[in-house]
Amino acid sequence: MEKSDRKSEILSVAARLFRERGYSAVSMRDIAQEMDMKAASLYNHITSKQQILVSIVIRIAEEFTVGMERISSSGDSAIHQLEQLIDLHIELTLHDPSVIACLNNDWMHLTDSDLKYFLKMRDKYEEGFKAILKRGMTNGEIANVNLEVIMFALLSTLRTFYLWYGRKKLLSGDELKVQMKRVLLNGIITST
Amino acid sequence: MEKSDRKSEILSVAARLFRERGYSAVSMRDIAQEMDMKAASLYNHITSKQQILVSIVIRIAEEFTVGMERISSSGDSAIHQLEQLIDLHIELTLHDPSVIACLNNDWMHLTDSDLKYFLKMRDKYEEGFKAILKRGMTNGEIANVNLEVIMFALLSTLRTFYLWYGRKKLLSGDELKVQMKRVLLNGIITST
DNA sequence: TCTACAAACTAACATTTGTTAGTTTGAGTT
DNA sequence: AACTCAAACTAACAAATGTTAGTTTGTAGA
Repeated sequence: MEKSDRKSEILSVAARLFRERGYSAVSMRDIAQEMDMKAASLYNHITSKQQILVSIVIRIAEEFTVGMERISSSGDSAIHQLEQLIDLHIELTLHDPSVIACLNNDWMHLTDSDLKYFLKMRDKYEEGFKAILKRGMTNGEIANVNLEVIMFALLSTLRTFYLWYGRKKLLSGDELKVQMKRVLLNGIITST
Repeated sequence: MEKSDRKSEILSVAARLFRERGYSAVSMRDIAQEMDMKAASLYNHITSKQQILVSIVIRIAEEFTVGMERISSSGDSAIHQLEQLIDLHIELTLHDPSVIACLNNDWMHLTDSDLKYFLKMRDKYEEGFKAILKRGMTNGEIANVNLEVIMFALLSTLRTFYLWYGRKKLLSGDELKVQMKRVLLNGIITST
């Protein structure tokens, strides 16, 4: 669903299968079959199964990293920055849910320097998130609840959104963003 | 971490490894090594790798099913029922995080009737959840936002709590419950 | 028509996988 | 001392795995 060259097709098919069964449960022969070819032929386009995973996971992780840098360096209010982060997650999820699933579930199969690089990015992302929350708390925009708990609640929802998108097709992308912000930021209990 | 017989030990070790690497990436030899025995010896206690997974996943799924039945058949207010559900998730997670991880990540490797049974329970759980939310909305306890979005936000957070518990040991179990309810139900933005 | 080359193929490889069969061990009971 | 039995073992299996080597095919440019 990207460039039409063969390598991108493989990455796309692989991501779909990884999402359904997990990285370890998908064989090169599975991927090949789905592309109507033999497993050995895949190696004309990619160098290893491991590299398929790296291409998928690192690429999307970098997109989140770039997004966080852009948003947190803007001068906007903390709440508005959170809203932009919600948009970022929703947009990337709608664009390719399978890739987000790999990011969530298969990063653990990265090895050595790739794993290290990924974890560095993840840490940085969460640090950026916490910095925004902290600023919002000190200037009174955000309620004074445990910071880790707030971040955990927000990120859990945003990261596993791929599991839910598609169950209610009723909502358009934009409508989803609106509802999500309402639930995540304003809460659930009726404000009387 | 349950009964001290050998079979329970195997289930416990397996759950831990499944959590770290995923069901497919863990071999019988891995499990055996962790128990200081040979793979073949495991079969004195269990009948197959698949059955290990079934034992872990179905057991905990049934615990959630029972919990939902208990809570939703009480006459409490919708908000109070939601609070009890939050407690249920936190308690089961603290009791054995690895088992919760398997429930979340490895259910897809169940087969045939086990998978069917699991999906039936999951559906029923979510129906129970929605019924509570709907009641809370019609009697004004809960804000009138898209019902699926609310459930998704709550369940995402509760289900992936196992990923976060342990990063902030500062909070006790009870303190965690309080903070979680505050964030999930009252929201994040300062109520002025 | 000849050449070049990407992209498919067949065949094979060494490992790893879940599992079975048959055997040994060792502690408790008769 | 003989017996029982759970629980470990060794050895082996067929199947599946990721990957490589070498070969064929089809198309585009000279």
